[in-house]
Amino acid sequence: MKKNKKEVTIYDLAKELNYSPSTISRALNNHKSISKKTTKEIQKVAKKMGYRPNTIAASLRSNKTKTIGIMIARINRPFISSLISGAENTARKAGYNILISQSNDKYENEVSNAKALYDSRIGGLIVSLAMETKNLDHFKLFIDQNIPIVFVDRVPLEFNSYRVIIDNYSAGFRATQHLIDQGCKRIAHFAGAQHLNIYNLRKKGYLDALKENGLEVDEELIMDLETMSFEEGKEATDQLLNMDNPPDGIFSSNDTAAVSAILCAKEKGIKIPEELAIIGFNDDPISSIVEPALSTISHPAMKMGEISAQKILEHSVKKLDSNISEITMLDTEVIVRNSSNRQK
Amino acid sequence: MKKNKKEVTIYDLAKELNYSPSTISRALNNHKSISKKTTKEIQKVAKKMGYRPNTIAASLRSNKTKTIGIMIARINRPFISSLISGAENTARKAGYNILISQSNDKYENEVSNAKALYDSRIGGLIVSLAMETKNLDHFKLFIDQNIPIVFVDRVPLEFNSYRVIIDNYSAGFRATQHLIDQGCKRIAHFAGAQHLNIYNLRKKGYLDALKENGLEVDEELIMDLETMSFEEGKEATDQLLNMDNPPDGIFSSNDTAAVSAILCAKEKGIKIPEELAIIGFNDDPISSIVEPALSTISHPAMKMGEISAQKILEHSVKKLDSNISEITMLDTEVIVRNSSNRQK
DNA sequence: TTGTAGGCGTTATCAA
DNA sequence: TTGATAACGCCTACAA
Repeated sequence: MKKNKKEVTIYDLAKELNYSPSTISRALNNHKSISKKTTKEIQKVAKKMGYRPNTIAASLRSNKTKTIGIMIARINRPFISSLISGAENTARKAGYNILISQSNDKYENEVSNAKALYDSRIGGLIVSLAMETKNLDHFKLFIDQNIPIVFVDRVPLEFNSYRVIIDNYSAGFRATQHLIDQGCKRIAHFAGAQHLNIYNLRKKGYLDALKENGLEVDEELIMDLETMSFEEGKEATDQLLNMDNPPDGIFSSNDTAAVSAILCAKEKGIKIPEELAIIGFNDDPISSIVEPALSTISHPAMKMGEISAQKILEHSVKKLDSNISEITMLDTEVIVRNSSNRQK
Repeated sequence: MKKNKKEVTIYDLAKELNYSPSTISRALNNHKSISKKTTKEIQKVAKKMGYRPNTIAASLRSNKTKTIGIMIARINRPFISSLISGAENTARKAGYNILISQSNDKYENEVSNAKALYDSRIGGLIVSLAMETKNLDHFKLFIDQNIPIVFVDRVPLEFNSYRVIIDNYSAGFRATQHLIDQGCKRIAHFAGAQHLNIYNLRKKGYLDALKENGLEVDEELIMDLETMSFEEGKEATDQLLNMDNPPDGIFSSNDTAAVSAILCAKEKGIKIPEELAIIGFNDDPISSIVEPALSTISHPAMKMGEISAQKILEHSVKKLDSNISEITMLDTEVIVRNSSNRQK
């Protein structure tokens, strides 16, 4: 096997330049105690000799890394990949790396991923919880070491940490109100797993909007979908449309199931939005492509990622205590498209 | 500020158990020279005392990390996020972490990201090149240190490394052949940036399919789209359909532009697939939602990620020389949907 | 099977 | 402004 080219260290630079390693180190870090001239000279030679800092060694010394860990359920979802993209851009600008891990919505994976990220001595953690997660003990390790945690989107109810969320209650309320404004009287709801408060709050918003408008809540119209998948959306729609008194509107907690509802209803010859108005949640790319285009709630996914990373960067700079509790709530927007627009 | 809880080291375990640190180290790594009994005892106490290995220290010592770096243009694209997802799952199972970086298709970012990942002493690198990248010098650093590089999808023509790709030529040929089989005589092509061989080869396949079937190549039907965006797709379609002798088929090098073409043609009252048959590339989620559903070429994105990670893991185990050249070519599939199916 | 000792590359402290 | 030294936690060659 070929022998690796020996890497240049500050010792090599010290020998070359007749300075001590400490002077080299300081110059490379732009320490103010070193003269401008010396600093310049050292940096020039460092570049010429192809010196690359060993961040591992620096991390060992300082016991922290310029790395942010991200734990999410799955990367290949439009909302999540945009969120990561935002976080990466922000972190990168500040010289931070991004370490990612997927739980695939399994609690067990989340726990072991947390350990793996902890062992990598990340400087901060961004988390969107796995569907299964109810216990949060695996995050205590980080708190003990004063490593900031930012929960985003799927956040726990109680845990001292940063939280970056949208107002799911309000979004659910406004989505439902929108359908009511279009004349819907019997509005169904595709509700996700209720132990996740993103879904729980959307449902609460739905219920309150009905009540506030004097509409009856019919439990039969509330469909509990475990994973909010395309298939579950189809099943639920089938069931709803086979009722003696079918709904005239559906508020789905995600776009996947909502699109599925559109396709299913169309197949049955039901007119959208005249007979059935539909609104989803997330503003995934498919929502503007399906026909009729799906009304939905738009999330600022990329921005949520940026803010999450920003929180960690600030925390590190200010050396704050990780036992903090701060909530950042972002605005959502009701996007009205043809699946619910009866005013045309 | 709260003081961090002191972390448990192998020295603490050594003191607690009256063993030397080396014995502790060996036991934790399941070294065979330590007796089963001792190993078990040490691991039990380590767990009880909340010991977490410091991978930073281990990395400094061994001069390598269990981390795979990934460089891509943007995370929030269906193909890319699936590729990363596959790589992450495979890496995680082997105890490796994934570090990601986006170039946003800028050469400059790719260069600085390469340095950042190098400085993190990654154990291997997975790269899909930025649109702008033509020079590859920034990857030499890795070769010098015998760090394996796997280029995936957008790969360079010449560079000793692993390459994981699909047969773009064949896919382009078959997509075009499919349109010809449907009776198309004048087939347009949405060609991406030609210095990227994924696009270059798709175009070659298109050209050869035409020739092999005795169809004339009309340069006017070959649209050069810089970024293959939705907007560019619309413009190109507009232009094509305004011709005196418009095409009766379009092979687009991606789904985004193809979907755009469908929407644009429909708006003009053109019947798809009867008057205009369309096939895309990638099998993005939108392709099965648009109406009529888009025929396309499916990529095994997740699998490409898995294989890429696998290559790096194997390379590390076998301690191979990074100055290697190995190409893995994966199958693609022509997915026929209504946008091109005239046989119904 | 277990222990001793040195070093991975950097940086903070103290001294000059 | 610069230099000497120790320490971060782990691993491994060598010794016992």
